[in-house]
Amino acid sequence: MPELPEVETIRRGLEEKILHKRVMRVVILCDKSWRGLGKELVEGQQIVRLERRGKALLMRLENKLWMMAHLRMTGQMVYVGAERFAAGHPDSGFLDEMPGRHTRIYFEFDDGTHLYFNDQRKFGFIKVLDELGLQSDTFLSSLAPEPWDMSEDEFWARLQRHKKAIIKAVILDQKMIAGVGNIYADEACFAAGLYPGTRVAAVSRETADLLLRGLREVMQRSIDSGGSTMKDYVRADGTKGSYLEKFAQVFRREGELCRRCGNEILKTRVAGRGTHYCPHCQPKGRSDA
DNA sequence: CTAGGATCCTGTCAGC
DNA sequence: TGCTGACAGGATCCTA
Repeated sequence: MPELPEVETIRRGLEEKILHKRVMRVVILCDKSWRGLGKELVEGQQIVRLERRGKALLMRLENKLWMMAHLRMTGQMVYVGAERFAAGHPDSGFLDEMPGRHTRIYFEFDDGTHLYFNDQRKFGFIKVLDELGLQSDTFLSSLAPEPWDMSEDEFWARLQRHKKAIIKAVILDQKMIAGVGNIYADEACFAAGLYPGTRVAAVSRETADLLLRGLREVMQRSIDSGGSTMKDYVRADGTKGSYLEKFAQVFRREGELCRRCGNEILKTRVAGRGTHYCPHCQPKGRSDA
């Protein structure tokens, strides 16, 4: 679930909260969630840098090791100190007592504050790597450039390698373009007036350009608004909410009306994923008409 | 090499 | 109420 904007939000939040703090203790509550080198190599080390590549968060330690966190579908990071900072998969873990029932790993810092890695479905993980391990990691080493680091020409050239595939499946492929997940795939297809189930061969150059620009736009907007953080998760009335409510044109809006043309937003299945679209703004079969 | 489907895991919700 | 199947903001592995 957490896509590029959510992970960037976490990176920025943690930069404020844990940069230069020393990890005193690592507690692993689920062995499956911890990969790579042992936790004893992390204990006693200061966090000296926070980076992001696609949906992966990278924490650099003073002993030159890296902790790579990937949140997959249901991962979230919750920092608890004087104030709380929570981002990632928006669920009650943002507010629960920590460690919570989905806490898989947590860190205690030298100032007594804590960082919790929660993950309901256990698909996510934290992996400790040395420089060589980072370079040879299969996910990181095959990761494509980010939308902002890819020209329209390169995006088009990459698309041409998958002419028979469905456009939505292609932009969800991290080897094709980094950071895109189900929300922003649907939102960018809407921005480009493209039906997500269209074959790449039927997508015009003009539409492909609109799609890439759409991806940059929806993701940048989400980053600017802070992704799905705790801040906008809890409304004044205590009910659940998220930035999706502010910006989504199609995602999880099935049954509601298109903000552009007034037709009903539909939900279907494309490339094995729930897919939302406006049948009028994103007509099937004439995507590049 | 690409394309598509199954799979990892837990929880929730709709439908009987 | 209790059960069952579908599905979920992801990526990988296996097969054709």
